[in-house]
Amino acid sequence: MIMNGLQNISEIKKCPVQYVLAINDTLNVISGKWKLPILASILYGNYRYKDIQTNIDKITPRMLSKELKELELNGVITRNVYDSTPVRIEYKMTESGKNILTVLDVMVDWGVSHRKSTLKHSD
Amino acid sequence: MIMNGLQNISEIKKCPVQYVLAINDTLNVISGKWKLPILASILYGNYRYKDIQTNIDKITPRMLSKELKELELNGVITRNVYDSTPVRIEYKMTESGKNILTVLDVMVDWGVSHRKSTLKHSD
DNA sequence: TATATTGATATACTTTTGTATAGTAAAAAT
DNA sequence: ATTTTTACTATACAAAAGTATATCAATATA
Repeated sequence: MIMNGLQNISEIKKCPVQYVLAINDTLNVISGKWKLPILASILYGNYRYKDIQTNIDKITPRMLSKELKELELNGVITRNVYDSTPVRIEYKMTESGKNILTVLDVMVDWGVSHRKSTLKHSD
Repeated sequence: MIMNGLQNISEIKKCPVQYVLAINDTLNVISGKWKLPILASILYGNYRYKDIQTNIDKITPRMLSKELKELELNGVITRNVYDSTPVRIEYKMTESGKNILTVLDVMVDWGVSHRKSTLKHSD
């Protein structure tokens, strides 16, 4: 028996390295304690450092700086320095960053239906 | 100016607590170093502890046990004890677990298009 | 009877991630 | 002139996540 238990290998076999890299890219952008709150805050209209900090509340400046840098490095947000007086610095979503919402949408869908299917009313 | 910079608040305002919980559930299932490799391995047809361990190779038994327990607790896989001699133990995806593929699909999509848009040929 | 295999657990350690708290420079407001 | 605001950085520490290595009980195989 050469197929040892597998009914239809064609559906799961095709998973090139690029897909794994792509998934890891996506995970890097959204995992960690503060990434989603920060992205949500910016999407909500809080563009300035202080605004985001005030909006999220429990975040320390160290974490906020660290995460903003990483998000910028990953091409999800931009850091714009406006040379008005005083200097204004605004963080905004890139086009690609905005598209992460499509990922969050299906994550909500799966999460909700999974909660229903397991009927866990705890936590 | 009462809308302070926001063009269309209706699109982003609606984000109930349940959505946040749902996203966190989903993240818990797929984040961490070994979750996806383990799920992929089981989906690929490796149901037994040893099979998964051999398939993933660099994983330690401690991590494999820990993650399998967590995945079971989260309702993504089941642990089935078959009382043949010797005892066989098989880990399999739940129906809900199989559906996580829809999430991975859009994560691949976003990751690929994001890579294109930022043109990072490094790492 | 001795060795190998399966499905793990135990203990100690390192690395990564996040927290707590203080401080800073430049400009604005009082 | 002093205080406040903005946008951070620095240092030390705690907690979570992951690694390394050894061990184990039950059965199977040589």
